[in-house]
This record gives sequence, structure tokens and C-alpha cells, in this order.
Amino acid sequence: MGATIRDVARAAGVGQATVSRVLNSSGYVHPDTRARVLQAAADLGFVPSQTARSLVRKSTATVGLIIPDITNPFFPAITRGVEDAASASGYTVFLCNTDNDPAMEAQDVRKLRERRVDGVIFVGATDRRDLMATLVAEGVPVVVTDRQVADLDVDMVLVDNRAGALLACRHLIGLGHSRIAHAAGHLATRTGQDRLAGYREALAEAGIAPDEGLVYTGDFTLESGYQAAEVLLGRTPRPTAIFCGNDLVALGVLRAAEAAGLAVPDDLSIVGFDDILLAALVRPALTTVRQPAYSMGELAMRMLLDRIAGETGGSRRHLFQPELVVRSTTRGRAR
Amino acid sequence: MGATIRDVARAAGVGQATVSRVLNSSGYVHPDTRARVLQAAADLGFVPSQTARSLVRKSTATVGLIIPDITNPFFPAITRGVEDAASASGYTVFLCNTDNDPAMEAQDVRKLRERRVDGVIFVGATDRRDLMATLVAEGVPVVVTDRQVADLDVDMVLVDNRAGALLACRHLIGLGHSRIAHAAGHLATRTGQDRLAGYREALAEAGIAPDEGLVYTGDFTLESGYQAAEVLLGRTPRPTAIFCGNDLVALGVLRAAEAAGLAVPDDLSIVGFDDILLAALVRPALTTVRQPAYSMGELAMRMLLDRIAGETGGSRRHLFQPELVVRSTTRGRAR
DNA sequence: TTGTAAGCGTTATCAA
DNA sequence: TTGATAACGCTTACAA
Repeated sequence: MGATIRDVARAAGVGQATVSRVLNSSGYVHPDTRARVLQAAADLGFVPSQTARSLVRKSTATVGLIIPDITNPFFPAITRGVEDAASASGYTVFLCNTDNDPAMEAQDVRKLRERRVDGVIFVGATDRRDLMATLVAEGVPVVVTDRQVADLDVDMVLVDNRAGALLACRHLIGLGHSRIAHAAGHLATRTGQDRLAGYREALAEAGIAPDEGLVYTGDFTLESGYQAAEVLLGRTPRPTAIFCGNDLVALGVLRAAEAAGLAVPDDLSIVGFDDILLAALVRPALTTVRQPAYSMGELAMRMLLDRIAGETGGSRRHLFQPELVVRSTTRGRAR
Repeated sequence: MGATIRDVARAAGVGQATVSRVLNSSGYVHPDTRARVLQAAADLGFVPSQTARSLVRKSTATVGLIIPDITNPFFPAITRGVEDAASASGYTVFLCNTDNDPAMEAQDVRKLRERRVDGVIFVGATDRRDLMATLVAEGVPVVVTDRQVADLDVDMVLVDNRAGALLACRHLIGLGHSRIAHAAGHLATRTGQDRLAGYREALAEAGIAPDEGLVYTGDFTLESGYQAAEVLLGRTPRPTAIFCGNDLVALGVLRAAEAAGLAVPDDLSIVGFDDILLAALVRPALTTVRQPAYSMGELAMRMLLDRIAGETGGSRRHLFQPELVVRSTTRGRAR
């Protein structure tokens, strides 16, 4: 149970250094010796301890992934992207859920530091900028997704949320809508803010006077969407379209509209954001703005690997352009 | 950067052993000394190396979680359950996706062994029983979810799939259906087999003659459900109800029925399995059999912690009873 | 081409 | 109550 390199060395009749050499294909070693070592290792079922290796190499081949909640349909795809890229390079990932709780995030970062991860990826981090700063100061590579971080040597993988919102609202405006409401997401997040900004910008460029009564501030949940709709549909004149902070919110709006006896898209048009699996499957199928979640995760991990490999070259940022996916929750306004 | 226990000792003017004592609250240490050490540690931003600690303690405070695919809506909840329980006990979890590929699973297990995880949880593992056997032989605690494993000292967290299928089919039979088809999941999995068995048993107890033409074997995907429906709806007489391997399959069937111009539930009743978020949100809302995914993950992790703590007491198994959730895809048969 | 030995950063045993 | 010091299992000079 738990053979060590010493045991293998003994069994093969060589020194431990030789065993290490053949196992890491480093340095010269005679083919015969090599064969003997491999045989002995196999016989003993030897699996080298990454723990011991990490101690001397000062690198653990692990990275930390910090996300709000794996249960939220947007995160599995991004997680998978990270995992695939990590695993393809021999890395293993620690998964941490924070529920957007700064205290939880701090605790997770602490654990990752203790475990000496080679890097960490934050997805939609909270306002604990200090946590990233600490990591950076310690020389731990950091990549941030879904969040801008100024004046810190980290890479960023972003999606142009403002542009996405613009796309969504222009679509609505092009359809003839002018009473357009926004069921906003968590405005403490940059993501929420940018989508709101895009919404405002679209209305402005179309010459539609802003009406703060048509902006509901909630969070990114289904329930929030339901409540948003209850409030927004009570405005007079009633909005004919609602642009939502994300797909979950849009689903909530859809259900509330249904409950209020409104037909979608005839009485009300709805646009979401993200394009999670649900969006295509629900009926009417949701018109939404697609984010390339898997690719974002994959790229984030690749950027992290670059940094781990020492290719710094300053703080990089990659901006993905979202894409409008028109399905069945939007329709032209009968005039 | 990267202060060590030595640095802290030096700064506090004590020996390293003392620092270790205060940091681990083990052994007596004078309050004043303690304060000085804590101060020095804080000043230096000292974070103990779990890597070094692991080497001597022979335990890493990490566990491995092996699942097929985090992108499949059933797994996030179970993952979250595991994570929450782990994190509450100071453990960190390595996430591994196998795509049900035995080779990938072997590679993941290898990585987890190298990293000397304190235990591993398999969710719906492939047929690589040898992998678990290896782990068990090495003394690594193992808990298996969604899969029976005989003659191996592992704990099991299961849901009574047969009973769930029985529940679903009896519901259909009670509604007056007798031409009931089954869009089965992956039959190489025990889960798929058990649900099929429950389906057969329900028909048998109702005295309905089995018709193998009404059983379609696919896997647990949306696409598989769509194909299943195309085949099954071509049978004559056409089945009036389809019990599906899981919710994703049911959604596929729902879409295919829609495409074929069939009204659900009027022309066709559908029952799924799992009760993922989608099930409640789709229209018509899906009648399904609920599995307590979060609780299953949580319990699995708790059982693993018990084993890690040395409470073996033989192979335990916990069987969750699933629950029928009747929504809108099932209706009585007009006679 | 191979072996010896000095760490890597902790914990834990023994003395003091 | 505290300090040396020997592990823990591996990598990596440095010698041989």
C-alpha cells in the first residue's frame, strides 16, 4: 500500500534518482535499466506522489475555479470549458461555489492559497478586489471572466454585454416597440450594469424618452424575473416588450405574463440573455443573446496556462461579441 | 513572497515547532508567545502550505468527484450537494468529467491517486470496476452514487429507479393507458436497466402484454429522445403514452411529438425522470419522477467523510425513494 | 550512465 | 512551555 520511489529503486536494484529519471524522462538512463525500473514500478503499482513532487517543484498542477453557483444554468458550460482545457494539459481543477458571497469567496481563496494552486480563474467575482490583489502580489496567475478589473495584472475574458443589450433592444425597436422595459439583473455586478447601459443607449439612439419606471432592479434569478414582471406589467401604459437581465429572468417574466393572462409574443415580447439550454426548449422558445460560455471557459484556462508558463506580457483582455438569437418570444407591434 | 513557518518563527523569536503549535492549536503555548506568533504570521501574510502539511500528515483535505458531464442538467445539483458538505468540513473538491468514457475515467482516477485525495465519489460510473477496486485496495475511501457495486467495500447512495419507473407507469396505467412505450436511456448503465425493469414490471402487474417494439434503446440525451419518438410513434397502433429514461429524453420526445403534429397530453402522454429545472419550466410542464439530487450529493459526501474519519463498519447503502410529480404532460385516455 | 545527498515546508517526537 | 530534529516522498545538483 503506497509504494514509494525508494521501494521501486530497491526492487529494481537502482538508486532513487534513476527511478525519478525514468519516470520523468529526464536525463540519460540505459534502456535496460529503464526497462527494469518500469517493470518494478508496475509490479508495485507505484503512483508517484504529486504532493511530494509539488513541494520540491513549487507547482501543484492544480488550478482553482471560483464561480457563483454551479446550479445556475449558465455556469456548467463555462466550467466544462475550463475543465477540458485544464485536463488536456495535465491540470486538475478545484471547484468553488461562492453564491456571490464575499465572505465565502475570501474563504475559498484562502483554501486555494493553502493548497498552492498554480493559478485561479474567477467567474463573475464579487467586489473583493483585494483577494485578487493578494493573489497577484504572491505571484499567482489570475484570470477573470465576466468582470473588469482595472490596474491589476490579470487577464480578462469578457463578453460585450453593452453590445449584447444593444442588439436585443434594437431588435425590439426594429419590431416597432417603444414601451420597452428592462428587468435588470444584479446591479452590483458589472454585467448587470453593462446590460442596463446598453438598454439605455438603444432607447436613446432611437429617440425614446427614458422612463425609470420601466427599469426593475432585481437579481439574476427566475423569481426575480417573476416579480419584475408583476411590477412592470402594472405600469401604464403597459410595456409591450421586456428585455431581461438573463434567460432565467426572462423565464420568470414569461411565467408571470402567462399567469397574468398575457399572450407572448402577441401581447408582450421578451428577450433574454445567455442562451442556456432552457431558452431553446421552452415554449414559446426564447429570443435571446448568446454568450459562448464553453469557449469563454476554455479561453480563460488557456490564458491561465500561458501565464503559468511565464508568458505574461501585461494584462490581456479578450472581448467576445455576443450574438442575437431570434426565436419566438418577440414579434412586431401591431400599430 | 511565500513566507514559511521558519520566517514566522524567526520574526516572532521562537522555534518553528511553537509556530506550528499555535497555528494548529495543538499543545500548550504561553498566551504571550501565542500572541507574538499570531502577530508575526499576520505581518508576513503567512499562509501555511497544505502541500507540505499533507506530506507529513498523509492526508490532503481534498476529495475527487467524478461525474459524466457537468453540462448535463442532472449533475450540477448533486455536485453542489457534494461541494457544500465538503467545504463545510474544510475539504476541497477536484471536479472530473468523464463523458462516460472508461479511458477518461481511468485517467481521472490516476490523477486523483497522484494527488493523494482522501476519498473519491463516483457518480454514475462506467464499468471500470477495477478502478474502484484499486482505490479500495489502496485504502482510499470510495462512495458510489447512482450505481450498484457488489463485493467491494464502498458506500452507495442510490435512488430506487425501479420503484420510480413503477410509479410513473402505474400513473399512466391508472389514467387508462395501455399502449405505453419506453424511451430507454443508456442500457449499459444500471440506472437505465432498472428503469426499464420497473416499466416492464408495471405493465406485467396490470396484465398488459409486453411488446418489444415499444421499447427504444438510446441514451440519456435530448437527441436520443427525439429519435425515440420518431421510431415509437411510427408503431401501429400508436402508443398513447411514453415513459422516458430521463427528463432530457422526455423533452426530446415532447419536441418530436410537437413536430409530428401530436398534441401533448391529448394525443400523447409523457413522463420523464429526474425533475430537473427544465421540467417545471417547459410547456406543457413535464410530469416526472423526482430524484433528490442535492441531498444525494450531500449524503454521499457525508458518508465519505465518515469513512475518512475511519468509521467503516462495512459497505453501507442508502436508498432514496423517488417521488412522482404530476404536471401537465399526462392525461387520461378518452375511451 | 548512475548514485549520494541536500533540500522543499510542514508535523511530531524527544528532550530540556 | 518550548526548541531541536527527524521524518514525509520526491527532484536535482553534484560526484563518481
